[in-house]
Amino acid sequence: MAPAMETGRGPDRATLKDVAALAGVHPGTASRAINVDTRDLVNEETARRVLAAADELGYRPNPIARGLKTSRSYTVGVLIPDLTNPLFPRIVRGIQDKLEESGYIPLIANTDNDPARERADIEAMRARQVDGLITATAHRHDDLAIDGAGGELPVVLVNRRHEQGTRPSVVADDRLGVRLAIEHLVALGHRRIAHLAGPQDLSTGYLRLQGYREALADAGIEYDDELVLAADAFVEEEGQRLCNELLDRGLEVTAIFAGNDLMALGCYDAFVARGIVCPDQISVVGFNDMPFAAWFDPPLTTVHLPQYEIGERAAELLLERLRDPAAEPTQMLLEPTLAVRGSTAPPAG
Amino acid sequence: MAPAMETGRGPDRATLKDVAALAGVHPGTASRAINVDTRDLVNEETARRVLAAADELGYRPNPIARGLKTSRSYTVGVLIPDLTNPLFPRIVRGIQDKLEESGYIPLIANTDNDPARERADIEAMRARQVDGLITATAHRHDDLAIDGAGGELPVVLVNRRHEQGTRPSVVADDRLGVRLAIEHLVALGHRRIAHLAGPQDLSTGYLRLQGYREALADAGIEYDDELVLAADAFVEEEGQRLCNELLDRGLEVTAIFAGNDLMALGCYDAFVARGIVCPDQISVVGFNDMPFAAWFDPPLTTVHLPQYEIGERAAELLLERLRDPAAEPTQMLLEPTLAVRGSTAPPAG
DNA sequence: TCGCGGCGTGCAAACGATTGCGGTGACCTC
DNA sequence: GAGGTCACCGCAATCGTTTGCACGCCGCGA
Repeated sequence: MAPAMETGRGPDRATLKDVAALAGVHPGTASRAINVDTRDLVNEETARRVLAAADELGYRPNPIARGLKTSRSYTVGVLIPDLTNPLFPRIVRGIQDKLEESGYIPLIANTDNDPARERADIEAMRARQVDGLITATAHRHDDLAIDGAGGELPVVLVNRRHEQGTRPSVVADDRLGVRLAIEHLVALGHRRIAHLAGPQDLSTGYLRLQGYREALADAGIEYDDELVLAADAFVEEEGQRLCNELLDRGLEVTAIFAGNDLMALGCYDAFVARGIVCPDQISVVGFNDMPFAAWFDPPLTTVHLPQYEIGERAAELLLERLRDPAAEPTQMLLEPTLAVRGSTAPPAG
Repeated sequence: MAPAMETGRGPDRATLKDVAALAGVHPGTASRAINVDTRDLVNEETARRVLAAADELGYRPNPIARGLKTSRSYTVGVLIPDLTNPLFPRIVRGIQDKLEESGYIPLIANTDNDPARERADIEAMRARQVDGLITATAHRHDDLAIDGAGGELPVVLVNRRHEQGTRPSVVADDRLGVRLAIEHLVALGHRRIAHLAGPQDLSTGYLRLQGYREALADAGIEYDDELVLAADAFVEEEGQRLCNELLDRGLEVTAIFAGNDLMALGCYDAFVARGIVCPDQISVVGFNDMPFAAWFDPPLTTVHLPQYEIGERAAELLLERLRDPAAEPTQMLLEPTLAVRGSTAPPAG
């Protein structure tokens, strides 16, 4: 009978026991020597020997085993609405890179803004013992999963602030971003500025509309309800639909501030269909500065968000939280800038 | 002294032992009852009791503990060069969605096409006991990590075929894609078609150049070495650099076939700087059909790849492999199409 | 009546690490 | 020289599951 059942896979990985044997110490000691924050419990010389042995064997601790004991997985869940939305890859990249520095790795799930999916994703993540959660799902009224199912998990919010302020978060300053956009248009001479707002149940959609009203007021322009339409989703189709609706009203409008870049693109579509030339006849400003916005026709003037940095900061906040769960929940506000390109110009006439 | 050291987190999750106790059986038995493919080892009635108990306690197996023993994690590693490259989000999305159907979850890492990072990523993934790997890193000579460090891990290749054919893979038919592009240009009347090729050590860069030569030959056009330049990377800057270099040669060129969309965008930049109008004076075709290519200035004619489907298929292949590691390695070839837009027109004159 | 073949279960050893506790020396002090 | 301190390290339990093995029991055939 053959030995059979080679359970392990691959060229048997060195285990702590192997290292210990090679170094001539007990596995427990080896463990202490290898783990930096217990290293000073062992003799310096011994530690050196263990480290050398580990190095020689190419030892890599097994996070699974470690996790079983410590109930840590060195894994964090990242919830985003949709990876193919151009806003997210950079944020995610920022998260990944920062986590990686500390030996963590993200588990990424797309919720499609569907609460059911979101719940399922969170469940799958908890099952995998994620140590924390970063969520970029932007519902404004989040009685749903997150804080609840997140349970005792450290959570950091991205792209949306926790209204009670009890969770750490990192968001771009939407109000400021809007202000920059509006001020730019006003400086160009625009007074009739429409706003195609995002969904009002998403915090970004909501805040930008608020910002729009404020900025208008500060510029001494009266708010006109007729000039504001709210979308069902942050997508091109909605931008196009709303833009058409707006133009159909036959109002005098010289500029449009779109809820995000995708919606701005929808405006472009509407213009093309109607033979309207942007920016000659009408100006458009977007939001997010999605990749390649500079190559659009015309190049899109838009509010630039430090997306990568947003991701990095979020990861940092979470790591901090993991180290000290009792830390004060930091609310981080990142500053947007305005990328002025070809879709804005002084009003015609 | 207080009890101290509440090691577990949250409302102590029910463990197998709890379930067993409630059902009045041994943990081992409970394990068998709960795992579907050992369920028939235990009495039907007992199994029912165990399941009921598990249900009542809201028991969820701990994948970490399970993984420690079985060295399976229901997790697969996904290696891509860079998530912010617009080619990848859709592929990844396809992978995620398909994996999710089977209870798997992906671990995503960006290698930046850096072998060292790649190795580290693979190491991190193996450490986390991923059950398999999907890799979209496109090196042509892959004596590196993948198959090696992949060791005994099932691997499926995306976006690149294994030259020895010993690994399953799913790729778009690059040759066909190129053919479509060239035929389109030829049909428009172009004969002097340059190619700004991608890096020749990446399989996509290499294959597209091959396809270019073939398609040219089939169209009865002589291959001219002067019209071909190879990039160091698939990025705008390289496209721009090469395009400038090409134009500086002062050759008669009426169309450019770019290695991918990003490089095509680089051409746009070069044109703008030189006051060249596309497509009036020169036509450009890209490759990949990246998101929003239709909104570029001019809208980019490009080879469309079924990106989401590529991801799905890759996931399927891997799942298949996980079920039956001995299965024949399927090599899947997906058909591209040509998206004709505004960057191509008959040659001037 | 005895033996035997299953079935169903319990037992306990893994998996690879972490960690409280206790023990052994070396060194110091009185 | 006895006793105490302290640094260092080994021991073994533990985390939650899986799984080979053995055992008890029941029924059946001889």
